[in-house]
Amino acid sequence: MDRMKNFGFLLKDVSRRYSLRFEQHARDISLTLMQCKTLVYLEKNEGVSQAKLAELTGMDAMMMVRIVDRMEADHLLERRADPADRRARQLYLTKKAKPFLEKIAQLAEATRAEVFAGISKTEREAFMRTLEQVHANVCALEDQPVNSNKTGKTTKSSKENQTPRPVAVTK
Amino acid sequence: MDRMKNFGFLLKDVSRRYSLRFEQHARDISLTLMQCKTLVYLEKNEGVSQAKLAELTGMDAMMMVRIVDRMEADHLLERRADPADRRARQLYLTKKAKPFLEKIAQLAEATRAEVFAGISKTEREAFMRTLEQVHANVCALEDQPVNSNKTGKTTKSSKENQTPRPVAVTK
DNA sequence: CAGATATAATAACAATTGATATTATAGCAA
DNA sequence: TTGCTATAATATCAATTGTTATTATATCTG
Repeated sequence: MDRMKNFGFLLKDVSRRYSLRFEQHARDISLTLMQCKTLVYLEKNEGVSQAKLAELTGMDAMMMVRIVDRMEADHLLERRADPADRRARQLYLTKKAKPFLEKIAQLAEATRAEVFAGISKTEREAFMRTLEQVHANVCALEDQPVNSNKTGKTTKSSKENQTPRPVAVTK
Repeated sequence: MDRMKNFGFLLKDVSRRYSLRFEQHARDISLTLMQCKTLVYLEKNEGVSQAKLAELTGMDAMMMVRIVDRMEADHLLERRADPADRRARQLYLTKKAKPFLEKIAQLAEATRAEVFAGISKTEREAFMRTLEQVHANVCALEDQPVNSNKTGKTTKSSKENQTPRPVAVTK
């Protein structure tokens, strides 16, 4: 059970290395992982707004602006005015983007193959199921308050604890 | 098998949210995840150099400098001269740090409990085993060249591919 | 031993990412 | 309609993280 202690570390490290490896594969296509993701999601949702695409891909609006800026400059997609909402822009793939999509699928597949080498289909399935469950759990915690002190121990003991310094609370 | 396509996304998102959740728990201790990790590893390795501790925790040297700077200022650890190597500094926990360690263990445990809610011990074990294996795989790939083109398809087709722009190759 | 190369810590700088403010427009509600 | 609040996109600024260079010292090799 002590094995669990590496959970956070392993997760992060695998994630980092996996992205790195993908981008290594994607070198000859000169796209980052996020750009690839953007293309992939856009293919199945042409005409969406940037906000919507950001949501789909799990990025924030600002990040999407930056990515779309770059990819529009590279002629991989284009912004068009939304006739129904003058604030919004509809996103569309360009012809140039199409061949990239196939390539991306291959790269993703190849990377996953490397990463799951020696792991049976059954194990992979089980792993993914648990990962999905964990994901659901951690999403559910999103804005749930922390209920500490199950042990009943008083932890914020006052004198000992003159709060070192405020910590950047992300988001 | 299509489920696998979410692997990268899920991994990253879980990792992000898990860290966030941990830090949410760690709010009343005002430490970041990395600071906590530093304390935990330092406890079991008092007297190590910064370089060594960086390696143990999976951070880079520069990151460790920053963290140690901050934590030394907060009197959670101290740097002492290494009598055997005048370049190096030996790291030690302060008395102030001790109570934090217990708290950290609790917080980590609590966070993992939340995250693995509803997942049996057997499943957790299996999950962790696969994760370890995946980690080993992805580490092994580290500096291995990409051998694309298993399919034999020519992908770098020349004219179509006027390399959009160089991409920042991380590391 | 002398010089070459490597390492520990850190500084200085660059790139990435995240948070906040701004502008235009939409949609609702009195 | 008139205002109030929300939303889309984006600019701006701040924090974080990554990269390269620097200094001192260690270690190796001829």
